[in-house]
Amino acid sequence: MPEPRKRAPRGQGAALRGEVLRAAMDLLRETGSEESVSLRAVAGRVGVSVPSIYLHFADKQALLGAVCEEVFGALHIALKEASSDAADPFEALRRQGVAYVRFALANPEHYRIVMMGAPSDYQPVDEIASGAFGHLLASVTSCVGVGVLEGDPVRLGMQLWATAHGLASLLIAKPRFPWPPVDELVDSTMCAAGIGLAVQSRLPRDLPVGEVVTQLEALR
Amino acid sequence: MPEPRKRAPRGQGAALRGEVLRAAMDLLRETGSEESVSLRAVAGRVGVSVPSIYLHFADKQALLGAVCEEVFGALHIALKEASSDAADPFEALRRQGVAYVRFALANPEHYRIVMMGAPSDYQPVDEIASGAFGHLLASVTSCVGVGVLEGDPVRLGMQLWATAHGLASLLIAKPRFPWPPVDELVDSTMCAAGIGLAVQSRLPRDLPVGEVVTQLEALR
DNA sequence: TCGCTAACTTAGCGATGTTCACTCATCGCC
DNA sequence: GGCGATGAGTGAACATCGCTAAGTTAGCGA
Repeated sequence: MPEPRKRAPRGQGAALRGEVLRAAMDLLRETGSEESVSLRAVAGRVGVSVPSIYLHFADKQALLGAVCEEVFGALHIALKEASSDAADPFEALRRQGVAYVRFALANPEHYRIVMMGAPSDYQPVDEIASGAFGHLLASVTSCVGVGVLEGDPVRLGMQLWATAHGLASLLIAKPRFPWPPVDELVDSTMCAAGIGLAVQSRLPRDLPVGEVVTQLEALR
Repeated sequence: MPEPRKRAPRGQGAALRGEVLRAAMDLLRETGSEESVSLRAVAGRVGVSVPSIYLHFADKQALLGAVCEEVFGALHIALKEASSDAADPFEALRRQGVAYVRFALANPEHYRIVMMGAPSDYQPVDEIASGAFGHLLASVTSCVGVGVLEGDPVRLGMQLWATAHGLASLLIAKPRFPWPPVDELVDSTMCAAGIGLAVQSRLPRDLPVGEVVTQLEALR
């Protein structure tokens, strides 16, 4: 597969950036593993020499970061849609959880790089993560606004984020585990987490759960 | 630092295995990063040539797996203690969650390899993970036994595991995030998750959370 | 037509995991 | 005491990786 790429005209050097980015995206998606996206493979696919990549990306991490930034745009859209489709803020949270995990499973290697990688000094990756958290935070704040949840929205958001991320990352890292159907698992787990937080803040500190349960049984 | 290691006597070839394992453990803990544990560094520390490592470990992955297996022994102990110290099964769950995350934060690189790494064909790593899940599962089963939780223990365990793992892996992957104090965060999150699951199973399917909340307010 | 500079390449460095053929030292045995 | 077998451990090399310094080519403005 000879790729006789032609040198870009005078002012269009930046065109190569796009081609490299696309090649890296395709390669990451095809191989499904970060380590098999080598600069040589990317360069070869574009039809260019390896050092040319460095004209537009500081290093491999920056390239992968740019790829992830691109792909995570879809997550932003999905989270936005999820919350706008919902009837109330709590349902928005549930839907966002499902959308979040769906995205992670649809882009496992990107999710791994951004959310499960070693903490790096390459900040954009952290910013991508913060962006996702921001969406969740908005829904949590709405829940607090309408009185479903009580307390610090940031803290509540972290707790719910951890729940969604926990499911996503476990599903990605342990695919051989006998998981039940994903969507339903995520939806009910997010729902349970939300209920738990809602109930917890309304209970006396350290009330035995047994009492909660007996009172609930009475309501049945 | 010359390490003039002497050749092992006739039957004691396996002694090298222990030395390599220990060196790799120390190196991983000191450097705190998997990729800087190179076979050359390990061999150099032991005072042996690189190929000697292959006499006892199939490849680098196997060596790291063995290291993690060793270290995760401490998690087994911690989870066991956590549940035996607890007054009731539900508290056991909470304590196990805290112990789980504490272990992860104390051994972040090991936790990353076992729980956040690419799904590999090196099964021992999956078995280590399953072992941790097993402890949680036992406590969940107890909770079901005493009636605090209802439903399939495996499924409930997965949900709670995801919660604990979500916190642990987020704390490891995003250390710059402004997390609140960890122990309290984990304890209350695990508690909320447990409460949520307990409540959820006792509610009519898809009852609006608003109603739950108003009923709870009435109880206050 | 010439020169400047943007666009890109060639060649190579150091490091990594891994393999193969090899040496060397020790042990049991005559 | 010598000796052969065998287990313990090496040396040298391969392929690949990220990355860099120095060089080359091609097109536009003057």
